[in-house]
Amino acid sequence: MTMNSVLENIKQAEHNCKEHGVRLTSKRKQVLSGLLQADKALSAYELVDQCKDESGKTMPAMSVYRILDFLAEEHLVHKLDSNNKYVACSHITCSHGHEVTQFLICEKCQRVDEINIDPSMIEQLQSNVKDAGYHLISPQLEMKCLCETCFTTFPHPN
Amino acid sequence: MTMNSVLENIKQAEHNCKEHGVRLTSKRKQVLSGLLQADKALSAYELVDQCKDESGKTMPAMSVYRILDFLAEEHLVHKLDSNNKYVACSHITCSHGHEVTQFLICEKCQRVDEINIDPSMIEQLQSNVKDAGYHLISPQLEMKCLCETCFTTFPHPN
DNA sequence: AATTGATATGATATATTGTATCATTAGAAG
DNA sequence: CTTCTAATGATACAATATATCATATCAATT
Repeated sequence: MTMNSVLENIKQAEHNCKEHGVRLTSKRKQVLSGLLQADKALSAYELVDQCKDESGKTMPAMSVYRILDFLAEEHLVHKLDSNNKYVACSHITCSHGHEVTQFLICEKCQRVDEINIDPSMIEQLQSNVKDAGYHLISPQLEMKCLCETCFTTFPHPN
Repeated sequence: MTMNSVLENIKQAEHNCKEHGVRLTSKRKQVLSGLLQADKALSAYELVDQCKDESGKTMPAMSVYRILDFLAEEHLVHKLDSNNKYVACSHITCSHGHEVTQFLICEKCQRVDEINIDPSMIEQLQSNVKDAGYHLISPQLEMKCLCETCFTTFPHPN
């Protein structure tokens, strides 16, 4: 992501936080900015390294985890369970609801696309859940993929 | 799951393995049986404990991980990324393909239901992936839920 | 500006999950 | 029975994550 886009995202994030009565501190900006620049999913410890590289100062892992939790609550980043990594929300600058989200995750390069799901499909998924006697609490679909580049570059199964 | 059902599953698993030219050893049976009896998702280390409780002998964590990998390759267990736990496949005794599988996971009690997805929905998911320029390599949908019991028993968000 | 209370961050320890590697044992095949 | 391979054990360690207590920062009020 270009530096301009990063700044635009940060600005919007700041605005969103203000609206929610919470603060986007400089450390939080630093972590979010790191994720936005990376343009892929990073682990908490990769973010520790990146913060060190960018600022020269060591950010404790504990702080990174706390900040990631905060950013996730603000819907500014998402945690991907598939690979225990974190990715910036790709809808910060567009006004967006937070319905069921579908992530396409490249297993090789950690590139992530966050795509929309057809509302009728969401309904069907929801009704499957309900029919089975469950209550959905975190609707996040993660699909383990290869992106086009990695698919053509690397040998792959089948 | 009743002891009878467990045994029936083990028997079928043994048969499947034989067909694939691999061995369902006694340790592997022990781990699979542990998962079948538990009737919920367990972590690798919970399985270590359970094996200790059942047999008195300590099974090294390393062995449990290897065995879980083996069982997963044989489609006898599934790894749930959502919570880093493992669950017995609920379709061992029915002849089953391994298309897209949908798991409903109770975040409180780790109960898991493995339900079928409508083929048309699978197609649509697949085509979403393809349209975004990705290649699906592991189609497993995990939905974080509360089961009916936990939903009514515990206070819940919203 | 100083006080205070709440929020955020640092520091440290430790828990949890998972892998690498080399040694040993058990099974199957001749 | 030997021999080869697959499976398991033992040990060390890496990677991910949380608990807890101390300190610093911010912001509202005096």
